[in-house]
Amino acid sequence: MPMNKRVTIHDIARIAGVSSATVSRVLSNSSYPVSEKLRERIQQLAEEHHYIPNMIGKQLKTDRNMTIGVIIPTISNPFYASVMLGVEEIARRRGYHVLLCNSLQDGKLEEDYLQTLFEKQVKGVILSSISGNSKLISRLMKLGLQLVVIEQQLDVPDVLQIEFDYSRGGYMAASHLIEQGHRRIGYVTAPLDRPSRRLILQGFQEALRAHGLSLEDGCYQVSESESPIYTGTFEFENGKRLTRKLLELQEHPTAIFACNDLTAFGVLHELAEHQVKVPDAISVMGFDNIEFSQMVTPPLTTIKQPDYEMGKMACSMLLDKLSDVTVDSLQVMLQPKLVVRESVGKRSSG
Amino acid sequence: MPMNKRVTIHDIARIAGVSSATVSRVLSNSSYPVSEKLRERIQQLAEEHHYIPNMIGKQLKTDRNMTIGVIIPTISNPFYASVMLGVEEIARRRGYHVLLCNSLQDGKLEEDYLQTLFEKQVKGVILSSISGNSKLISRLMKLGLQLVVIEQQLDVPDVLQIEFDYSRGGYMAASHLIEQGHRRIGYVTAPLDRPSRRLILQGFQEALRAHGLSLEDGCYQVSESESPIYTGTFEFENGKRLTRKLLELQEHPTAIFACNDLTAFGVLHELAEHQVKVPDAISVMGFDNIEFSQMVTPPLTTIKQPDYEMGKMACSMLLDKLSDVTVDSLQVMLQPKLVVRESVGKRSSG
DNA sequence: GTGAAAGCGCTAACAG
DNA sequence: CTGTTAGCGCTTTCAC
Repeated sequence: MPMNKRVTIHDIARIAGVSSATVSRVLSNSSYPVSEKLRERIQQLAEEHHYIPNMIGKQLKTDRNMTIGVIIPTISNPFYASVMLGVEEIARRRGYHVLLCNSLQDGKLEEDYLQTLFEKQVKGVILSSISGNSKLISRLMKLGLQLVVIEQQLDVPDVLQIEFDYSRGGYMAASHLIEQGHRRIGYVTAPLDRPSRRLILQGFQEALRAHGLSLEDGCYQVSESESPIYTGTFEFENGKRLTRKLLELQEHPTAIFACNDLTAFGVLHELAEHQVKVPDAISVMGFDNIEFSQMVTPPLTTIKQPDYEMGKMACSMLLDKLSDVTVDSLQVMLQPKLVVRESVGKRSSG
Repeated sequence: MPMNKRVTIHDIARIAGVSSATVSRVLSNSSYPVSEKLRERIQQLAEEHHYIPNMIGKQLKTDRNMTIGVIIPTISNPFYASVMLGVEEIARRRGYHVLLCNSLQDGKLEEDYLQTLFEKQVKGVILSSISGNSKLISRLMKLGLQLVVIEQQLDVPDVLQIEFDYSRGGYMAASHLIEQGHRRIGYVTAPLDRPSRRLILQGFQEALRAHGLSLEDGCYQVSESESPIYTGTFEFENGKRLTRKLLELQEHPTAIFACNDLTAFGVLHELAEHQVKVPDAISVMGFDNIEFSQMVTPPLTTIKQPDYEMGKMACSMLLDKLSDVTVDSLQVMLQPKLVVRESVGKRSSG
């Protein structure tokens, strides 16, 4: 395998009979003055010899790094896939690359990634935290790391946050179900180990209370396994399992709300297996509005969390901060939206 | 914002009263001999002062880079999300990071990424090519870049390939449908711009021919838009649109095969909208076996393409090659598997 | 306008 | 065993 030698600015300099400083100035688009004809000649030579800049050299010198990191639970969750797509869109436009790290809900892994990213001189990270180790985070931030957190709050000064009004989302979901005449409502959720999950439940219950209702006995179902090993189908299986429990109840709920769409798919699936018609017999509602929620039958009524936009926003804020653009505020709060499709039906009488 | 200075091996050296060479030797786990007590003292000091190695410095010196790149059409396709997860799993275990690049089916973007990855001194890339610009690729490979290609072949020496027997997969799909008594079969596909798509069709037709059948008039439906702008729902919408055409036929097919699961979801969805029962009236079959194919109703019968394993394999081969482990063969061919679920039914009489 | 030289953080001959 | 030195590819003062 004949491996060609890479050409550096010194090679170009030698060939052109100038100093490498000059070559650097033209090839790095420096604003420093270089005579027009020299500039052209160097550019020409660079082209001819297929000069490819070595960013490592540049980085070491300038201490600027054009890659950011993203740490999320798992890319196999379409919600995060969408966030990631938004992040990359902005990153690409601004000349950045993005390192993807799946923490698999493992706090240890998350910290390892944070550390190794920093070792690679990554200056900005977008994080959907699970461990929230604020000692490590604070230390790294003191050393210049910029952090934007999505999906939860982190009690560390200077972190940027893209927040989402989960509690309002939960409130909206319950309100919609109540409006459609439902009184006995089932609630199915993954473990409440993330603030977002707790907030949704909170908002949901608030809406019930406002209408003189509450989650009746057995209607609230939470996954028993505290820290699920993160397989791709955990949420789905969880939805199925908890729905089974709901169906064992003496009196079924007339509607079931799931903490996210993936879980709602499990609900839908289990109901279909039991020949329960949706929405005729039981209505189902999800949360997130991932792309697939429009693809299932019946199409899922859900609460939209703007995943793609969150990704774009997170990345914009991060890159602004990294380029010392003044960011107006450290927090942004995004709002939920009700997406009505066909999985929720009207219930005439209680 | 008080930004602490980062501590380098020289700082540690000064504090310990030794040379930075010695510090480097212990902190980089060099096999070079250093007396035990000196070693311990340096390690202690490094810990106390929160020494964090600067990989950029190391990289520049050693010309070894612990990050690889992955270029795929879009992470919003769960198939690629799964591949990515497999890649990262292996990468992480071996101390690598992975840069994710979504080419969005855009050949220009793909080349840009290849180039900029190389500028960042990335030595290995996993590629699901669309453009297949072999000039660029050859040039980069001559400069030492290692490439593993999935989902298609690339006519460039030394590229590693993870292949999949698409044509056999197509053959298996058709065979299954025929076995279940179907004779008039609809075929729905995205544009045949990728070899994989052409191979599936080829295998499918071969099986039909082997049974004295063929795709009848109007039963073969391919997306008109040659190069779809890659939105996340393209495949789904495509499945819907083409199914509508199939339903306009004088005589419906009794089964519909889709080139991938996403498209099959569109088929399922459109049929449901038209009150066509699956599989009673029409059977549906997909390709890929993405996780969601088990979540739709009815659960989708499909051909499994081992996405996660492909990712792991691709990454293993790549890292082996990068560490000069001798790779036994440049190609690996993976085999399809039939996954029977509930979307295909028996048809008693033709 | 252009060049010489120092140095980013690290490793690896080479000397001792 | 430990230290001195050079240099990876690049940018950036500082001279001229």
